[in-house]
Amino acid sequence: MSDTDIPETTGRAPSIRDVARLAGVSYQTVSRVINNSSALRPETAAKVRSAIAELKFVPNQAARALATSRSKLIGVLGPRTPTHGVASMVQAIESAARAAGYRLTITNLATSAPDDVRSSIDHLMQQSIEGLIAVAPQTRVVPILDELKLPVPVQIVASTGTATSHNDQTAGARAAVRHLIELGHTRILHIAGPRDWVEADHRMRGYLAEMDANDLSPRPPVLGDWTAQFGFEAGLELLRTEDATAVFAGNDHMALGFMHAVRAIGRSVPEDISVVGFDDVPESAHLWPPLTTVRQDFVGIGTRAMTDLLAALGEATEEDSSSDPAQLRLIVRSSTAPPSR
Amino acid sequence: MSDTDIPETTGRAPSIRDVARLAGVSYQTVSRVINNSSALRPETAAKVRSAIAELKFVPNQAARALATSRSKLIGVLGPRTPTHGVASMVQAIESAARAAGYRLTITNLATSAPDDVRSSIDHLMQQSIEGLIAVAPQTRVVPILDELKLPVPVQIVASTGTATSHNDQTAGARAAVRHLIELGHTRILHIAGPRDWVEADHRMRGYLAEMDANDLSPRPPVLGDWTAQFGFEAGLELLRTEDATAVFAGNDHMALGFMHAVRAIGRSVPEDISVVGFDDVPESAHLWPPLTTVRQDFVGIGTRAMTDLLAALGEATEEDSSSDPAQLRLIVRSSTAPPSR
DNA sequence: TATTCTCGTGTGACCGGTCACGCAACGCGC
DNA sequence: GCGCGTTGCGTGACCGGTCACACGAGAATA
Repeated sequence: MSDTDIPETTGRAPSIRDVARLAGVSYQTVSRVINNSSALRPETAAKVRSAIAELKFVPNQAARALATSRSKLIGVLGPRTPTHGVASMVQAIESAARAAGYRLTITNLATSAPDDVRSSIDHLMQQSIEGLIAVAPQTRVVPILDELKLPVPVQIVASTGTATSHNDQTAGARAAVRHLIELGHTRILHIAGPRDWVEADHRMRGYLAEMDANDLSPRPPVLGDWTAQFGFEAGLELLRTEDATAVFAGNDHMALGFMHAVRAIGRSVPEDISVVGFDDVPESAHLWPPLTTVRQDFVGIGTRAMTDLLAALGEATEEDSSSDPAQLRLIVRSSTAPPSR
Repeated sequence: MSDTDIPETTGRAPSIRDVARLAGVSYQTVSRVINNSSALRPETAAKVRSAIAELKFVPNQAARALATSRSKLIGVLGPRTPTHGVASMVQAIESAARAAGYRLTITNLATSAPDDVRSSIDHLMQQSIEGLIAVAPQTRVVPILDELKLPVPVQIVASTGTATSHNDQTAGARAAVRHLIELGHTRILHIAGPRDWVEADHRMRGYLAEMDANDLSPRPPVLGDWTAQFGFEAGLELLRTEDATAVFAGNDHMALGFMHAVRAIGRSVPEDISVVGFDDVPESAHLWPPLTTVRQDFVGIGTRAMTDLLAALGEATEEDSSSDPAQLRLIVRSSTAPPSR
């Protein structure tokens, strides 16, 4: 009795045939309407449309997917740690996907162990995704992806551009280091990201290459985990053992932790030591001191990845591929200054 | 010719009947194996399993969904801005969902305009989700969700617990303000989150209630947008016009921006003014000064939301609901001190 | 007026699973 | 020996769409 308050809870959801019956047409006609295909007489379409509205009919995607063997589903593989960059990119990917009529299914790596990666990809493939975007993946993910030879197009977004355009990542790192060198620093340390992250690797390469290009001897980079906590601890250690005037951190958070360490031992940034980060998270401009860093256009990168994937799926998107989101820009703020000694 | 390198690329994916044929059994038997249901003779099951492996057969979820009318899909509705908290919760939700055999589909609000909210929910419903989790939604989302009377269970996660347990959110804010009062502050400002966010509202209520309970007159809260940038600008303005000794910010990022403003005008935290944030993002411990804030267990909250949703779906999860993730904890660091005047 | 060509719409089969049965073979009690 | 319940597996229909094709009515053509 009390259940009758809600009207349409009668049995199952209305189907295309229910609509057809109400509109007095065949189910095929209804199908044509919901796909707004071929020439229908306007009044017929109107009849169907009003029947659809009356019944609150919603096409069943599973049935459609089954019949067409097109799932309109894109899988996203994310890292375990949801950083600002990853979250922004996923956001952008979602928007682009939805605009193109695709849905998104997401899964995150628990660890980067091969079995785990494979099981995550399986999880995605079982949903019969039509394309896969791996966001900021660990390096170990890439060979697994290759080896699997997935029957769908794959985009690997290593935080900047696709895997095929990651060179810019390195260039960004070089720009950061060059900035320090131009200020007069020679003893420059690098706190890198985790060993198995693609971007960490590229930034580290950038550091090494730029040092080398200027005949400076790089110190072996410290491998961190992207967190401020690590930056802090590594900072404490480095400041005790190393005699450097500048540090290039693999991301802003580690830079932030490092600056904390500098203060903790009674020294200051940039007077005693200069610090450069990477990413330009929105907070970096407001740190103390405001952080010199390398800006990435996360949204642009995410959108671009989706656009590329859609292209691989043969989906025509009127893209303004004019702007290349892979462009990184050095943002100079006050955490860097000429060395005092 | 060269195509024959890859063996099974022949036409479409293998179906249950292909497996049956190869294993010499009926398709129903294969179905039983992949659902490991009812009593099968072990050797029969083994035969089928090896056929499955040989064919690399993967059950078609669309077909299964169609036949069972169970999509095993959970929809997640996220805000436009991907904050640390939201990202963490979504991550946790995904893990819990996958563990329970559910998949996730995500969509983000472009704006909080009713039409936009409705269209996002439509987008989700069209995928015949079995449950919906709205993460950290704007207040306007809640009535729309109610009004829509969705035929699936809905969980609203307002950053702390479900909508029904948001009182703790207010309690957290009260604890933050009480801390300032106990230090001796009386002129305390509040930089709130956006007007239409559930959590912003609760934190503001907490501020007002605690001030009131201590016979202190609250200042009208400034409504921000959660960003450090806003905290900075609002800080510049407030420090010029107001004569306060402490500020309670609606989140850590705004607190961070505010501290920047304090320094920018040559004053310092906590000597001249104390600052409290909210969330305890991982960076907060490493800011200068380290930020006193209210810690939220984002992962716990996300997991809990999923557990509750699964319960509503009649899914038995052996949960240790003993720990209540909605517990907020004040973390006192050095951005707060007794007033100097 | 008969023929052909559209246009608009309907019919049957099918996508790949699941469900409700049906049925043979076997073990058991009497 | 018969009846009966299990166990183990197969058959047909169905979920809700789409596709290929058929078909009738009117317009265009002969």
